[in-house]
Amino acid sequence: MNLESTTRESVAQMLRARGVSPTHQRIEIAQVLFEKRWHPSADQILAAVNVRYAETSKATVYNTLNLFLDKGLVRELIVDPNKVFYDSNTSVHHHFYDVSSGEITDIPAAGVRIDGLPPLPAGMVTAGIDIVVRTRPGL
Amino acid sequence: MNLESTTRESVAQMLRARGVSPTHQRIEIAQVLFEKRWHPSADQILAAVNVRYAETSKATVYNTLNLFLDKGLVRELIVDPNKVFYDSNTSVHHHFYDVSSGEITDIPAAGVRIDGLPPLPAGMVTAGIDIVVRTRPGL
DNA sequence: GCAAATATTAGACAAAATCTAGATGCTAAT
DNA sequence: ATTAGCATCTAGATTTTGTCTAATATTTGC
Repeated sequence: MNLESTTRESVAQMLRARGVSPTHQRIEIAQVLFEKRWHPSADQILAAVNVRYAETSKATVYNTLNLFLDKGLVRELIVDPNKVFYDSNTSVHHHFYDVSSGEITDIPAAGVRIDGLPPLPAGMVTAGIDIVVRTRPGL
Repeated sequence: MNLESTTRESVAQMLRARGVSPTHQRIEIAQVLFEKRWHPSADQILAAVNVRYAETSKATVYNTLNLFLDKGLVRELIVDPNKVFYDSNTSVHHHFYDVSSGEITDIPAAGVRIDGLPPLPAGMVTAGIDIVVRTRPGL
């Protein structure tokens, strides 16, 4: 996604382009998601949105994230047993996951190739391939 | 792991070999894990162990799974946002995950090759590489 | 502007996993 | 056999993540 120009207006347009009515709360959440490259969990987003005033509820954050997910604006990252992280970078890429600190780093898909996967089970279609390289601090 | 010979005795020996005292409950849980190739969640294991009599508590199942994890007897499978699945196949392999049904299928590592991964972040060591091929029923 | 449709909210609820403190069981030495 | 010491097990409370509900507020189309 475009990381420059995360003004309210440009974000609102991005939402409209995907058929999402740009309400105040949705714009706030989208700005938090897109303003920098990070992989926040739902409660990090909730906290970030309410830094100045408490103006967005937990329910809205979850509703909005699921809506964005549905519209392809963000991607779910299942790497931690406890919580889901959200990735505003929707282009194909993979991740390093530091097991000890919980830090997530992107691996650009360019150049990464997977060979030798067996055919899909009958009647199935690929919904996505995730590679997670789990790391820990070295010896 | 060896899928034949999951008698109480052989399982007890396997536990002892990893420095785990083979208690009644641990043997039951290990048998459930190893007797067939599946990817149960903690509560499926709890249910399976207590089919005949309720004799093992939730706390023990979680304690035991974390102990087995620590001793390298099972592997955690992080593919579902809601729960952790346990994989008694500890050899290197990957997974198909059917998003609609939740079904997990092994992909043997033999023949699968990943090329072009960038170097690890400084001071980091690989703890594991997971490939999850998410699938859904075809069009 | 106004009504209908959509979105937001606080707080209750649900499910997974962990924690706690007491009970139980196992081992070994007497 | 008895008992001390320790590891293990347990029920139930707690924590955390996420969803649901029913009432209120906002947006949108006209």
